[in-house]
Amino acid sequence: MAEHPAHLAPRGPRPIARVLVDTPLPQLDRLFDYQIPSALADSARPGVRVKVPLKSAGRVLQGYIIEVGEEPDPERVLAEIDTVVSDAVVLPDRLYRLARAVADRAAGSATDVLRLAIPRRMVRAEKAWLSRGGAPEAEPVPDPAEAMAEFPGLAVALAGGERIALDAPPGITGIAPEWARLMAAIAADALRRGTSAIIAVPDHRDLDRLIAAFDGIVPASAVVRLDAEQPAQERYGAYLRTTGDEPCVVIGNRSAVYAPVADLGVLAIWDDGDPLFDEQLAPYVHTRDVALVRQSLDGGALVFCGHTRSSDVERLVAIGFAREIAPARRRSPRVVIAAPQDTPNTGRIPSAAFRSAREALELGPVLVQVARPGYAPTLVCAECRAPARCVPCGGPLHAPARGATPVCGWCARGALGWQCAACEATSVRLASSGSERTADELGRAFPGVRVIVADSAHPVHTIDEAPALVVATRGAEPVAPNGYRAILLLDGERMLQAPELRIGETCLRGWSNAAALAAEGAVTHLVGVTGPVARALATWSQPAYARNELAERAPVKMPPAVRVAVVEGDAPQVERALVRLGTDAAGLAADAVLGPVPLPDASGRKRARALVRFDYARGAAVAGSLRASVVEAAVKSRSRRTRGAAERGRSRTPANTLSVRLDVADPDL
DNA sequence: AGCACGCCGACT
DNA sequence: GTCGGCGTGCTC
Repeated sequence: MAEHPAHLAPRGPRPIARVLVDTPLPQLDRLFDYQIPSALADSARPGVRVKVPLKSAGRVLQGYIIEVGEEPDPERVLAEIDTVVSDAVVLPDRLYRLARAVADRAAGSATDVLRLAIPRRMVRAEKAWLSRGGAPEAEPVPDPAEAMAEFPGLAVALAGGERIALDAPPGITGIAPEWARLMAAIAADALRRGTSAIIAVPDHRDLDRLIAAFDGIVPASAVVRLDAEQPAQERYGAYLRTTGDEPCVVIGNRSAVYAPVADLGVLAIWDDGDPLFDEQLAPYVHTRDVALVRQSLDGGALVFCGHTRSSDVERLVAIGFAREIAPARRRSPRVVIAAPQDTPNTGRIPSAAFRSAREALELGPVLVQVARPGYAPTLVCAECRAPARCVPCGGPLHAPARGATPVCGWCARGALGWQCAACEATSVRLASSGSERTADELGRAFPGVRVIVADSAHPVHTIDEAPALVVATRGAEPVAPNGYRAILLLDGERMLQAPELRIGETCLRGWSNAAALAAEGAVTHLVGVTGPVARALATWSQPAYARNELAERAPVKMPPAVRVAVVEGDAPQVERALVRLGTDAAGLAADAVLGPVPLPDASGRKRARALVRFDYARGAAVAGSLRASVVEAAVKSRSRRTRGAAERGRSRTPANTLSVRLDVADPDL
């Protein structure tokens, strides 16, 4: 008889638990079977946290029981569950299935996804949850039909569990923007059907606006706030409540899409183009993609609502996967395109806009939106100032040194004999690096006026209705009660020059969101910008702009027309992954792979990065292949690990020698 | 990650 | 002839 370590012993038929172990190692991203000792027979239920030995007694890891069953093979050697951490069911099966599906889509680990979804355990909040009494009687929810009547077909589409691209109305009543009232009505509609709603917004300022709009529409007792800025106890308590059976309205930032409510009536994302929805932790899955996966698993309606439409959502509309719904009565802010040349003695503000602002300042606050300081210097066409792009692959050009031949950031080709795609000029120049403009400058233009500065360093949430010049960076605009009396959008030309794939979308989004803060009839001046983005803002036709964007991305194979994966790590590992991909994902286009390009190697090892462009139909094959490469690289990376242990104390090297990231929004890293 | 198993140089 | 090096593999 083979001998077994003390903690492993074959027994007869016995109850077992299948456990997901909480470890970052990709090769352990699967379920492990453990025997349930009789002492834990009652508490070892699916969804609870446990501690289990792995590979040896004494080494216990955290994990979750995913399911329980019986082991038929009496000879099979199994370890026992060490501890059931608590009785709280923190991982309902539906959340595990979501995490598994999201991880598979992104070539990542379910555990990594769950780390985003489940807050850290807080014992006090957990005890309070476990000893809670019966559910309080649900408050009546007013019928939101009137609020939704403005949107033909919305109520029916929500009840039918459709996917909806919803064009938000601009404007603001009191301190609640119209979009927030619309979201409140959608949440109320779900509650009235006895289901839960999740509303995800980019940041906590939007959250505050949403809460303000809930007044009189969604009962406060039904609202569960779930965001990263909450105290840990409160957050954990809120999370536990979303695991319960009572219908609720979960509002929060990007992790709210994971809230495991039992019966999801609607999942709504406000302003999905906001970069805050781009998850920065592995496996880097965008909130929009999580929402799509979740809706496919759990059903319910899915709503993408914004003043602008992201090219990604437009793609869903274009392929018939989502339906667009717009207000029957079109409302649009008054937008004036102001030429920059028309600036005789008012600095960077055109005279018409200057006059408009001065008059508006008699009535109330005026918003001045300025660029964020410090855009990185990049190369633009010397003639037409369009961002300089690599002719063969369309990547952004960078200047390695002053006067040196520009080099493509994607394919590393030198851009000798470059010619501008827009105007055929042959020389590039450094774009202005963005001098920091100050509120002082504007204060001097409007002497005697109160100036309020709002940026990410000095956030201002709300202001009063008294006259003031509010200077804000894009995205940091406070809400003015009943709207601004005039809005000036400055630095537009410079913002549009940023070398980002989605810069047009980004600018249109920022300007549209600002213009939506205007009072009824107030004018928004867009200064110094012409072209399609300016036209889209002036005509308030953001969906049409998104349509054009999407059409332009297809021929150059840019997201979201295709999906783009970044493969990065030890150069040989990257090569191996690309070879494997060639056999696993048959039919990838010949030009699917860009690179690999060598990366600046910090630790002496040769590192490289490649981009893989693939269509949506091949997503599963590509993700599966890349995942297999990641696992292989993690298992084979002996030398690095032992060396790391030898020189311990130094900066911690990344655990994996190969990392992949699917669905980068903009490959211009 | 940890930890065990396994096959080649200095040692009692 | 044995102790132990760390290369290789597995984790239920």
